[in-house]
Amino acid sequence: MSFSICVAQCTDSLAATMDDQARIMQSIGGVSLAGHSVQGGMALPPPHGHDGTDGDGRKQDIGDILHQIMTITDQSLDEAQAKKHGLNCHRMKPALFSVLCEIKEKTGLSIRGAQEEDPPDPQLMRLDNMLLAEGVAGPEKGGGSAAAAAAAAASGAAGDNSIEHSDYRAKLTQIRQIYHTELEKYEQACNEFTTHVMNLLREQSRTRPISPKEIERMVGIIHRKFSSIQMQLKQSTCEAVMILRSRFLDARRKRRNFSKQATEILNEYFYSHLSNPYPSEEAKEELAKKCSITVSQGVGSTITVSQVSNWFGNKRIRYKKNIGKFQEEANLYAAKTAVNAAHAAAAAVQNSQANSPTTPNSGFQMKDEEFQLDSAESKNTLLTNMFTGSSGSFNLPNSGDMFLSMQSLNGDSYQGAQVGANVQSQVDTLRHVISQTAGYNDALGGNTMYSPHGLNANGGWQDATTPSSVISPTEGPGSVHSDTSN
DNA sequence: TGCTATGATTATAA
DNA sequence: TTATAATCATAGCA
Repeated sequence: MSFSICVAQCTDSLAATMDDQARIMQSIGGVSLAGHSVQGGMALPPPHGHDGTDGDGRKQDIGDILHQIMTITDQSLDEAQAKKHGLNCHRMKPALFSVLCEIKEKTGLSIRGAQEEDPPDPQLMRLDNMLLAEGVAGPEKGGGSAAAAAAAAASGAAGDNSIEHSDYRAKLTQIRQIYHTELEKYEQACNEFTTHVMNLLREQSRTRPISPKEIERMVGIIHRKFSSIQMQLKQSTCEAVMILRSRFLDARRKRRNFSKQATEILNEYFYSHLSNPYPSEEAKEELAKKCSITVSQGVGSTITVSQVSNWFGNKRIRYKKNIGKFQEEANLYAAKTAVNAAHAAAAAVQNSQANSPTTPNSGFQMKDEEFQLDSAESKNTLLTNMFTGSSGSFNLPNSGDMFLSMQSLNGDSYQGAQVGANVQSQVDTLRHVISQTAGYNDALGGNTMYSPHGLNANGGWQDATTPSSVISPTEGPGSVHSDTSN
């Protein structure tokens, strides 16, 4: 709202107030004073040269003065000035003035007194609180960083989010600046206008009864008018903040799918901890780190701990809702887990053989990249051969690389059902091999294949304990933490 | 363009 | 505080 509108509003109020005063004066001139009994019990002091008994003469005097006052506005400026001067010098003027002031106070204030002590506007309070909470009003603490931080924390702000966060803060700071500039303008205008009106009233008080209290009241009216304008400013500012916030949230809502590798890692963990798919904070961090590394190589973004939590939350609920749908996926990952564990075990066997002086290790020369197979059948055959010792010689990748190389086994041609059957036989073979390796007797256990055993009859997960580590079966002996070990 | 998958958000309960 | 359940909104695919 512009200053001119504000002035217009204030002028309207002023005019209304002046009308009131005129009406009061009319009533005073026409009724109250005419009968010499002034309301409120205030009697006129005896004018100079009168003994106080000449009632008709005094009435005439007062009537004359009032008439002159009332008609002063109808006269030309010069005429009015002359009249004004004459009135000011009239012998009864001070007495009349004080009486009129008192009457005005008693009538005007009694009517308006109650209105002046308005309770604080709840809407204004709401607006103030909101502006304070958003960091727009009050002392500057980073321009609503608290709100932004809270919003960002909810989404696990990092990477792209931090950019949006700073953008949000910058825009909020802009709003804050505009708000304060406007507020200052309004305050300045309010002060100017108040001074102007006060001067005007003081000037007018020479010719009409205006008491200091009335001036105060007028100032109060002006301030209220201006604060209503301020409320509009606050409302607009709040709206702007709300819009900014919603846009910020919309931006955060924009999602991007995780990379395939990241999803694989998360699924790997989920299905290997099917009886208790609740990663600990450390596990989440480790998973996030693992996924970040994988993703940053491909996409350039990172996955945060919160996103890992979101992922597991979504996964749990969706898995529970539709176990059948996830069966194939579960088989796939169970197979993968089994194969990875087998790799680890085989590596251990290899190491033990290599370390044994009676078992010479020769001919393990095949590189990881050479472990490329086209069909599930050949994979399984090779796996069988690998661990039964009939495949000839090739080296096994170390446990760290093993997982990546194993991912190639999850190609589209690698059907879950088939995997289920094939891998079970592999597992049996592996168990035999592994049983010969000290320390890994129960690395695979009996639950390698997927079954919806993770859920109990109540729909809850069987094992309530949170795994202490994220270490997956692909990482060797740590696989004892996995579901497959249960 | 419609459908499904999926990451994010919100309300609620424990 | 964390998990769940419902929901939203968008990506990706046929």
